[in-house]
Amino acid sequence: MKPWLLITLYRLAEVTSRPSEPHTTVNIASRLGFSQQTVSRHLIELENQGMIKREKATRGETVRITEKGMNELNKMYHTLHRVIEGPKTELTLEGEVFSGLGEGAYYVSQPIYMRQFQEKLGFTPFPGTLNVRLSKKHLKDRSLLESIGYIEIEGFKNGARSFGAGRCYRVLINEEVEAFVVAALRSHYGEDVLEILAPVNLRERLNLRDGDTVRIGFVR
Amino acid sequence: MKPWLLITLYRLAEVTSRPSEPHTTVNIASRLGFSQQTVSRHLIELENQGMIKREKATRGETVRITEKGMNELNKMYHTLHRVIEGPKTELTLEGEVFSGLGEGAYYVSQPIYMRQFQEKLGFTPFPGTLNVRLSKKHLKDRSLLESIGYIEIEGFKNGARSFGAGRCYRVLINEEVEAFVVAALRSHYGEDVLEILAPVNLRERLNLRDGDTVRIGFVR
DNA sequence: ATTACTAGTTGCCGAGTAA
DNA sequence: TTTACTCGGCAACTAGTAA
Repeated sequence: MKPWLLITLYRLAEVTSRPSEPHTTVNIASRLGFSQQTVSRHLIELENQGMIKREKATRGETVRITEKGMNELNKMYHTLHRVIEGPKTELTLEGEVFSGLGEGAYYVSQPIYMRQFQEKLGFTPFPGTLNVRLSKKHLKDRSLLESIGYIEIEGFKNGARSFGAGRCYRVLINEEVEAFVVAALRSHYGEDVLEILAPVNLRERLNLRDGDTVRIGFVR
Repeated sequence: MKPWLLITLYRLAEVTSRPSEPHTTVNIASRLGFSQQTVSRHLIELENQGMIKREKATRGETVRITEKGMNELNKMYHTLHRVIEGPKTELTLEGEVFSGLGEGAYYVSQPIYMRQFQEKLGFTPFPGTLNVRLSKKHLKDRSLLESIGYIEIEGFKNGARSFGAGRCYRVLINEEVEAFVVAALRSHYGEDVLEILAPVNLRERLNLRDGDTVRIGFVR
């Protein structure tokens, strides 16, 4: 989404939160400090992208922010929340560290994944994942992930092999180290295993050995 | 502040919330989807405006958002909070309605004020103010207003007369009607009086008569 | 390596105006 | 009245490159 459209959507939210008066492009323009023409163009673009819904009224039109548009604002809100209030965990799962066969490292090291981690997560990950097997008590809570925000990592094909898409959940390990849970959409592990990606070697940083328990706090 | 700079500041907040790695313009650029040159320019502009502070590191540089920059983000955050969670009152004052001599209406009706109300508050106010005298119990709380956000209305000169600047606080009257408390910087009333501006006639809308008590909830 | 200047291009903004 | 198209101008972007 183009930056200035995001700003317009954000400022539009202020304006249209009072739906008592119908809006005109002139009206909105004067509040946003734009020309009528620019507002018209922005409204058209926002509507094309499904962010707002407009309906003609006798004078002017009503502007409603759609669910898709609200999602966009929600994202902004939660990002700001995290920045301003500090990361807060919403859901904590617990499990045991175990050693894999290095597949995690193999997948993570694929340059196309690496570039995405760098761009979308903001760091170059340590080339390997920490495997955690969820305790029975916490396993049933895995479904709660459905309601938690994630960052999408795209799949790709490299010659004959295809590498799947995945989701990265922002987490805090043992209330201390920022990391991401990487959930492949088709995992080579079962539902009870989470793979954790971090900018540092988590085993060293937290002094972990196989069988140790770690707490995985999911951040909004 | 220019819209695209605000977006850059906002997105920078995401990036720099992890100050473990020093940042490079190339790095930030790839995350924001800009070129290295554009990021360089934005960082320069943001620093000139006092929004961020940069320091050279061995490779790249550290970027810290200053208090002024955080204020900007805070504003965004609270606006989104209001839009998403709905208006929440932070402080409620109580007082009695009384009749003025119509000075409120005279001031409010000045076209230059009116245009500002329209643009900054988002509605054309009913041409008159509701006067409320705070009860003794609540009078001491008036100073709490210092910490609450407001919208600035500029003063102006109209020939010989000069009309002062003022502040508009977003309020909810009797938990029901959205309105603004207009606090002139030099008021013709004492500290115990608040003047309330709304898009509707509050006396009619809330069926108020002199001597009735109203609750004024200040919104974040 | 890094940041940032210069030059040229892209594309957003707004005046005029049609619908 | 209102919204939205055309088009000229200029602001912001990126490529190249210096420091």
